[in-house]
Amino acid sequence: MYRTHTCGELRLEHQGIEVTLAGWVQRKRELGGMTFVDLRDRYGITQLVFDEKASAELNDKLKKLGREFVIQATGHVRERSSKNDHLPTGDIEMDVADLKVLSPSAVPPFTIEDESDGGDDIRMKYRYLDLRRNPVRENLVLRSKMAHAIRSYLNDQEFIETETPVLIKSTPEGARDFVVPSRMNEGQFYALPQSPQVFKQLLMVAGFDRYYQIVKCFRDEDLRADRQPEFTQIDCEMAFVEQEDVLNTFEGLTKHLFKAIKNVDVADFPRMSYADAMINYGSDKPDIRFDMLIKDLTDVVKGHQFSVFDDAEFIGAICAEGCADYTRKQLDALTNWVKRPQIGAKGMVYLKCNADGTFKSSVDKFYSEDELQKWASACGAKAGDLILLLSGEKASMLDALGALRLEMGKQLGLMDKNTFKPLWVVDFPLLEWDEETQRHYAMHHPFTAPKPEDIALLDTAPGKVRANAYDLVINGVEIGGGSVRIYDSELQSRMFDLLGFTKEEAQAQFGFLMSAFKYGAPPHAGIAFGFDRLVSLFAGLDSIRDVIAFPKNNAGRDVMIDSPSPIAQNQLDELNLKVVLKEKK
RNA sequence: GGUGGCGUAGUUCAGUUGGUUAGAAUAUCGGCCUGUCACGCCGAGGGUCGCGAGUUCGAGUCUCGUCGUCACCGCCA
Repeated sequence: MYRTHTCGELRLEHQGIEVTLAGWVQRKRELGGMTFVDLRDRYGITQLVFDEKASAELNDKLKKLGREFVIQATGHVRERSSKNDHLPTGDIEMDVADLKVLSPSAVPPFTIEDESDGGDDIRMKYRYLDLRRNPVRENLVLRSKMAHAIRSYLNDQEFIETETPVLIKSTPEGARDFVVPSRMNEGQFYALPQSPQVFKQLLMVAGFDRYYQIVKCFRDEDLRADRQPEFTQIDCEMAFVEQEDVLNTFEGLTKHLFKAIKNVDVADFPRMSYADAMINYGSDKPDIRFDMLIKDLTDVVKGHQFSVFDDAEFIGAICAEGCADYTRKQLDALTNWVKRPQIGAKGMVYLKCNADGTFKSSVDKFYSEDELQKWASACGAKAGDLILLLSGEKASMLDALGALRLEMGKQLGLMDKNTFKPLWVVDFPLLEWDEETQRHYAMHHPFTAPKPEDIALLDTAPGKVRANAYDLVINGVEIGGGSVRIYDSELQSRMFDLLGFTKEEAQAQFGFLMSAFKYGAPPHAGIAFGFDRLVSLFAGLDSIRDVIAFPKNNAGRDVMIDSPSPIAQNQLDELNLKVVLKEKK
C-alpha cells in the first residue's frame, strides 16, 4: 500500500496519527532551518514539513527534490501553528519522518499550476502534464459525471446501450470518410462511421425499441474550435414514436443534466421553425439569449434614388439598443468587419436614433427625417438606439446580419456564459440544392422522412418539402439533431431516386437497409447530441479541445504522439497500397 | 482550397524610424534565511530573434517564400 490517505482528506481530526501520503511535489519552500513541501494529487494538496535537525539522511533526500518528483512520505499529522484558510487541508501538516522518492522528474517545460505560464502549443505537446493541472482535469471530471448522468437517465427510461461496429462501409453521401485498408480483402477498405446511423435503425427493426450509445464518430473534414476529426455522440433511436416523443424525451434528458450537474432549472424549450430562424436570426442555430432580431426593411427603404438600396434584392437591419453614441471610429470598424471576405457585405449603412429624437445616418441626404422615422419604427427602435443595415442578395445578407448580430451581442456583453437558453429548431427542409453538382442533397441524411403533408411536393417542388427533422440549439451552439426516419422501403427507394442514386447504386450502398425494411420495420425516430459540445457548453468553454483528454490540432495532428505518420514499406506491401504524392506547384 | 493573427531565453512576453553588447517577468542553478504557503533577500547561467532568400553600409524590425500554430470562410448528410 503506497498511501493511507489522499492529499485532500486530512483534517484536524486526524492530528496525532501516523499517515503515509504519495503524490507529486508541487512546490518547495526552504526557510533555512525548515522546509515546506506541498504534496499534490488529484484530491488536493497537503503540506509536508521537514526540520533540519531531524536527520542528515532526510536532509540529503530533501535537498534533491524538485518540482513534479513523485514521492512517498510518512509522518504524524499535526496542527499547524499558522493555518492557511485557502486550503481545505490548511489546518494541518505532516511532520515528515520518512521520505522515499518513487520517481524523479526532469524540470517540466511549463508550470503545473491553475494559471500555467505555458501557451497552447507546449501544453498540447506535453498534454499528460497539462492534464495534471486542476482546470484541465476538472473539465474531464465534468465530462465523466455528465456521461454517468446520461447513462443513468437513459437506463431508467429503458434504453438499451448497444455497441455498433467501428469498421464499417464507406458511403458517398455526407462527410468524407476515414478509411481503413483491409489486409484480408485485397484492394478493399472499411470506413470509420460518421455516425452509427444505419445500425441504430437496424436495431429498431430488430425490436430493441430504445437504443443509445455514447460513441466515437469520425469525419474527415477541416477542423474548427468545435470540430474534431473524432468526436463523441450521445446517439439514440426510438421505435413507435413520433417527433414529439423524441423531443420530449431528450428535452427531459437535457433538463435532467442541467439540474443534476449545474443545479440549474431551465424553462420548457421553445420551438422555432427553420424558416423563422433564418429570417429572424440569419442562422439555423439562433442564440436566443438576446433579441436584436433581423428586420426586413426592403419595402421601407426602396424608391428614394439611393441606388445601392434600389438595386438590392433585400435590405435588412438589426437594432443595437443604446448604441447611438457609437463613434465614427467604432462604426468604421464595424463596417470593415462586415466587409471582410468571411462576412461578405459590400458596405454598411447606419442610422443613429439620437437621444434628442433626431436621426443621423450615413445616407441621410437620400432620406428625410420622416423617412428615417419609418426605418426606426419598422425596427422598433427608440431614442438612443443604433440601426445597422446591410443590403444585397437575400440569403447571404441574412447570413451576414446573423453574424453581425452575434458580433454586436458579443460587444454588448449579451452572451453570458452562465445563462442557458435552449430551443428546438424544427421543420428543416428535407433537401438542399447544390449548384456545383446541380442536384439535391439530403439536408440531414437520406433516411429522413418528409412531412406527410409535403409528400405531394416531392415530385413538383422537392426543394420545398419539409422534413420531420429537428435540432437542439443552446446559446447558438448546435448541440444535437435528429429526425423521424423513413421505414417504408418504397418511400426510401423514392428518396434515393430523388438524390440521384440509380437503382443499382442504391442497392449496392443501402440494399441491406431496404431489405430490412421488407421484414416489418417499426416507425422510428432518433437523435444524436454532440457530447463534446455539450460538455464544453456546461464548462463555459469555447473549444471542445478543452474537454477531450487527448485532442488533435487544427490540422488534425496529434502533436503529442506526432500522428498521423508514414507507415513502413512492408505494411504498405501487405495492404497492397502504393503512396503517390501529388507534385506541389 | 481561401482570409487573417501569432512565432524573440525552458516558459510568457516587451523590443521605438532599420542603428552600440536583444531586455523584463517567471522558471532553473548557487548562497543566506525556523512558520512559509505565488515565502523573502543576494547572485549566476540561459538567445541560430521559426527556417530560407532578398532589399540595405547595417535586418529581431522592411519584402518574398516556406514551416509551425490559432481563429474564421469554404467544407462538416
